[in-house]
Amino acid sequence: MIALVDCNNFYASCERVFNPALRNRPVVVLSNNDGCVIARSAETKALGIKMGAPYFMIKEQVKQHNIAVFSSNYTLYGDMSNRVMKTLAEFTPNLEVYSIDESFLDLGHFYNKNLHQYAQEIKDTILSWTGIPVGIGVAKTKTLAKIANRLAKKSSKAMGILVLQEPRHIEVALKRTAVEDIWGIGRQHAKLLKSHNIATAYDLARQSDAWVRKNLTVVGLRMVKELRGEPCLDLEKISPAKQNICTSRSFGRPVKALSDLQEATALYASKCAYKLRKQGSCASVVSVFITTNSFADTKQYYNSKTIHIPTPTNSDLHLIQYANLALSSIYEEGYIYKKCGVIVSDLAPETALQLDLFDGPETGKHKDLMHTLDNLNKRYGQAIVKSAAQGSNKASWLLRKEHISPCYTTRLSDVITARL
DNA sequence: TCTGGGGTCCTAGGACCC
DNA sequence: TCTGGGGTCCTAGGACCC
Repeated sequence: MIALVDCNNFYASCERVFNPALRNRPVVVLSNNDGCVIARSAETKALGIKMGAPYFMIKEQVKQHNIAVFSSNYTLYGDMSNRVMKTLAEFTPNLEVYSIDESFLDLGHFYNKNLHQYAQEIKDTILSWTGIPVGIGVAKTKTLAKIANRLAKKSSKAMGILVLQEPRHIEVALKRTAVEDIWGIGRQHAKLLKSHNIATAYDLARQSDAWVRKNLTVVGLRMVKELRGEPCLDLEKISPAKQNICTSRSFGRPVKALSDLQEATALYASKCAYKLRKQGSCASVVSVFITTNSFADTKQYYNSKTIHIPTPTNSDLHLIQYANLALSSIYEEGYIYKKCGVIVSDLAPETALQLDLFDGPETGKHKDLMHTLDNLNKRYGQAIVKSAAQGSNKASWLLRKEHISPCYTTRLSDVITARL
């Protein structure tokens, strides 16, 4: 049996843990740049505020209902996530951390009747050790565990825990799950299924393999088999290295000048380099994209450029250099830019590098330099040492974060950086 | 004034090989 | 009258996830 443990309203719950005055107050957490709603407490949901709603369009309700508003604070949420996952790991070593607020746990060796009780123990422990409320769904496959988890949260009787084991219980659960609420069915497939009069998970599970394969590809077929109780998706205990890494942001204000874009590109390139070093990879391809604001009624422009790097690298300095080369080939004057980003791909382990015959001696030195830089930044706070190309911490194009909470759980230097 | 930021996998079609 | 049969690799685009 597999359990899916999912934190309730995760970001909103994190803000609440350290601020008891928020207990019964509606809370929202905003996306980067304070753009739109990405987490809501139960009270906020009850007020009818939708996921993804632009902040500027709900300001009236915020005032009216005294909603507590927070900019996203990923340092805090990341740390709280680690605490939750570490607590879960006490219950079984066989777990897959699926996202910042979800884990699959292998409960294979537990006896049937104790499953509900065991799930209750997990739920209580997470709450008392971390302050985060969770919901737990237990079933034979990941897809069914997802369904159980969703119903556990919806039903007041379930109190956040649902074990799907008896065939008749599974049948009821499938009949109560609309196709668009199945894990793996998005907007397009939901539309297609409905046009064929397939409305619930129960209906879908009864379609023929051939029909599912043809209309939903092999991915859909695996999912349908899981609905029928046949496990097709393994627990991924070790997360595989990423194949692409992207760092992109919207700007805090409209940007016209090449020099601002250069600073932003350098900053994102260095973030990509850091992420590469963290997973022990080097990249041999770097892409840069820039775009205007598609919501604005102004001249639109989007372009991207991909550059192949002669020797795979994870050095800030190399990536900044190539990223800016790419940027200068696509920059056009006269547009108002909203966002840019850097993507590195064609990743390989840094231990298996193919060196370029014509590399100078400085290539090896980059490794030591970056190692030192990472150590300094770890010790004294983010980006205490960096390439001058990245500009200042006070650049006017940086993200807006007007409602940021303190980083309650992490170092002082992070608090300073977050405020900057 | 104001609308996020990351990822993965699959398929179809074209270019190329023998 | 008639124009083979098999592969691989790459890319763009579309679907999905949190």
